[in-house]
Amino acid sequence: MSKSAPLTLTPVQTVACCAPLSREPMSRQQAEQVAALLKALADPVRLRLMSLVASHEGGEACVCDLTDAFDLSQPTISHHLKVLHETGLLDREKRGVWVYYRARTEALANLGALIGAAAP
Amino acid sequence: MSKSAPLTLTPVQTVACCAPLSREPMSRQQAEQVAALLKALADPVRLRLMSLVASHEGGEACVCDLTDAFDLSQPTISHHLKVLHETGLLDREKRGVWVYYRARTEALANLGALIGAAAP
DNA sequence: ACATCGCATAGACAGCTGTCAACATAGACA
DNA sequence: TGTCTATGTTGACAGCTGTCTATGCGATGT
Repeated sequence: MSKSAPLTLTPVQTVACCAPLSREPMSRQQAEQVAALLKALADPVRLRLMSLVASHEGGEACVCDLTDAFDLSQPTISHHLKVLHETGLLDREKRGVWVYYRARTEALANLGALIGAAAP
Repeated sequence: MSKSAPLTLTPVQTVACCAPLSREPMSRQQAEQVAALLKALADPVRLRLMSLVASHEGGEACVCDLTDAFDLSQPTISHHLKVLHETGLLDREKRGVWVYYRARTEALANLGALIGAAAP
């Protein structure tokens, strides 16, 4: 509740423990954090990227597995992955030549609960 | 699974019965529909509007209840409500002079489940 | 009839966003 | 060393988006 929160928190962390959307009016700050998360997810390419990574065996996928699924240039895919990573929805790990992305399922679970949980 | 789905379906309806994001890779069409929904929700003002309406007593609120909560012009609020209504997240009903909006909680529940449900 | 109120629409405009081509980087291998 | 492969970065640009002012339109009240 400080006047200006430190920017070291990713949107994902801020959403971790919020009352569901339908229970009480969201604060402005909370709305901005959640909106940032949703904005990262609100793109067809990024949604499919998240889905591809999350449903991939082992829960992770390297970029080479992903680019083939789209008719887009590699830099564009890289850009979208960066967006998802910066918001905290994807984890990055470089192993040898390849970079592996892993979905943060708790983040998705928290976000889903915040949106979908019914009012008591 | 038809080649081109009829456009009479709102995004909300299309999302009603989808496998969760983490279970299997989303199709392009599904991704576009879900992204449209998320895009409608991925704005701080619209998020707060949804939250205000959903958590309001009776599950509905008239526009006059909403405009006061923002430092925005009335047309801007009207615009955001229209976006939420057109995607199927809000229902509209005119009663006398006032217009009441009601949150479609099943739509929110479906969307939340699609995002947050863990892989089996 | 006239003014007022509640809400929507139209048009304009700055700022953001998705995409690409070109380039950069870093490791593997010959 | 040089080259190839996998990925990220930069800069540019068209298209979208959130906001405003001005206006419209129906219902209510005087």
